[in-house]
Amino acid sequence: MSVRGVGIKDVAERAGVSVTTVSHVLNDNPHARVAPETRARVRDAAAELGYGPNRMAQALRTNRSGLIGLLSEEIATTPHAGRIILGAQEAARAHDLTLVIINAERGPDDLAHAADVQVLIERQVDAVLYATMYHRQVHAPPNLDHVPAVLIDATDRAGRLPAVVPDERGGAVAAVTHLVDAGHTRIGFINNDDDVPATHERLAGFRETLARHGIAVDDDLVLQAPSEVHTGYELARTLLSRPDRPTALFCYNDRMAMGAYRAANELGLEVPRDLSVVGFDNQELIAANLHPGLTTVALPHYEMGAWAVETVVRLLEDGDGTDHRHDPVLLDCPLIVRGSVAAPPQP
Amino acid sequence: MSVRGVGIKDVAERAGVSVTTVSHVLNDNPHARVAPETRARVRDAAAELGYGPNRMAQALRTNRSGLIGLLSEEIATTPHAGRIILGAQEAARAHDLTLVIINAERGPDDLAHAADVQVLIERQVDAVLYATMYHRQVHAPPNLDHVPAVLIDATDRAGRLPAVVPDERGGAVAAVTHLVDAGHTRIGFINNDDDVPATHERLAGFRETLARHGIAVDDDLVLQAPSEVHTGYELARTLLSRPDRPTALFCYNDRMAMGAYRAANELGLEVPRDLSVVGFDNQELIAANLHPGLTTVALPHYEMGAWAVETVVRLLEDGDGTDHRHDPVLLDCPLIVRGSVAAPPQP
DNA sequence: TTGAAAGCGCTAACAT
DNA sequence: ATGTTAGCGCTTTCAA
Repeated sequence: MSVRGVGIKDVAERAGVSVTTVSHVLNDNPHARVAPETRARVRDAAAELGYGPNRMAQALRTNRSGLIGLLSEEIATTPHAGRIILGAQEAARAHDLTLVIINAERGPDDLAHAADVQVLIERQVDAVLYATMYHRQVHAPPNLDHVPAVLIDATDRAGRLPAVVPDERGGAVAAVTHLVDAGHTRIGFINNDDDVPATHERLAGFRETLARHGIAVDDDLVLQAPSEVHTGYELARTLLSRPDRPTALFCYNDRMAMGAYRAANELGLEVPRDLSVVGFDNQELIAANLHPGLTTVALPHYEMGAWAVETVVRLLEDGDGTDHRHDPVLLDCPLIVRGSVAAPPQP
Repeated sequence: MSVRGVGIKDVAERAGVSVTTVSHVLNDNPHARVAPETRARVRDAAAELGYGPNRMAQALRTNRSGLIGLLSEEIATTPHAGRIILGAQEAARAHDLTLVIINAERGPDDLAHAADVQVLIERQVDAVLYATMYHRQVHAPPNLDHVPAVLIDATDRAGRLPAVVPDERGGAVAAVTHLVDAGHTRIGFINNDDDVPATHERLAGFRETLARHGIAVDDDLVLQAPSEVHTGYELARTLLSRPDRPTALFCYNDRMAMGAYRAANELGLEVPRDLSVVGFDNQELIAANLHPGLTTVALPHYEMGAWAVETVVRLLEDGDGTDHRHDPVLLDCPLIVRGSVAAPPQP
């Protein structure tokens, strides 16, 4: 029996047909011709009984559980995972799929996640989504080969799995263009120093934009350090203490921007009157609550989650479920304008 | 077949026994006496084959899906949901249960969630966890009566469902006691003005603690407004502009505390030298990144998530799955000491 | 246009 | 101590 004890048999009985017929009409089976009138009778009976199929029985029979596994690192540490989950959940629901979630400790070794993948596989998930905490390259667990899978916010070093990541460079271009459009020509970049895609791509976007506008890149204005609030503070102090200080700062993330705010404040510089700042990440808690609100670049976490389930749905529908060698898909990082950018101060 | 096509039959064949025996030993069925030697043979065969049971088949047969549904409001808006999910997920995993998540829009009407609950029920979840975005009283959807259910961060107005909520009052007591212990006697309270449990309970904890230490409550020092950064700023300015300004501020949440920091800064007051501040919520992004770090009270989201699954597990094991009329369980809100509290300045 | 029946992989009476 | 077997609720040939 399914919900509240009503099964397909009850519907059949009530409609005066066989379970076969009920199954056919409720699943819109294209192979079966059922008289419109019978069809209606079945539908009514099902509705009256509040019938819903037992998904476990369906799954057993069809070998499709309707479950999508989402393996996410460090679900609770950042709000990012929440947005991925939300995007995936809503897309899943639209396809009558259910999301099952499992948290993976971020260990020294990507392979450690193989056990987590296994748990999902044993649960008979139809596909697995593998989401990392921040954009990076991974060695996908080998057992991901046995099931349709897509990477979220990560690319597979071996290039076997479909993957979706943020367009870091495009986001940086948007940020810096915004600054240039406001009239800035001396723009500092407070970058991360990890060897991750975001570090390199955002720097590339920074350089590219300046070059495109004929602005020479002053390498003294590009500093890097681990991306924390206090390093953002320190780097900003360094930059802003220069006689030829930049009039704008592009920060690797909102946390570093938060540090930059404090540095400016201590130096008697008011944002955005004396200094323009743009961040990256759009962490609402920081960006919206800083004073003035921080103009920043949003990471497309929701969209990546949604894209991932759309992709596995496609994989599941056509093809054998295994997709062969894609380039990672880049999703837009839109600029979120708040109040931290203005024209540079008159000298 | 289950994982990679190996089924119980294969194990039976390989071990030279019947499927019954395999089932018995793999499930440690207490009713069945199996020779230790046979037992070992079965275990080995299963291991060699990499056998794992098909959970769908098991579910169909036992009428237990091993799925726990978590219905969470606004998964992505706060980091809180993430911690609930994590707590629930880890507890679930410890019991070999899987968490399926669905996001519920927060509508005008709690009853709107009935449809979401229905989705979960149709998925044959063994129980549902219903988590709200912030501590409040709800009208639980009526279909929650048809399945073991527990409320997280919410209490049922009708009192039918087990519920777990933070000990708001205890948290406030811890916060204010910390301030009093540091030597403060003029303590301001910047409160929320919503009619929610946290507002009332934290105020009660504030009053209770002062009373316990023989400190008269100056009602002029208790202000309320919607709990936002800018109202925190405004209320703090008001309080700190008084000639007999408080030497410490207890803030309804970290966001308001963030506003208080700015007010202090503008007034030339240094935290904690001139002003001590304690917040509530322990939103890492804010509390850990403010300068100095904000001493605050943590909400037990992880613990509530874990408690909820432990509770449904108990409900599922003994009893018919329906539990009758409990008082909500209160979970501890521990004080997180950072750097925003010191002794009051010498006059 | 509809129905009978086999069987998905597993558990649990009931036999032996 | 171990095996036989009847389903769990559903989909899907195949037959009528």
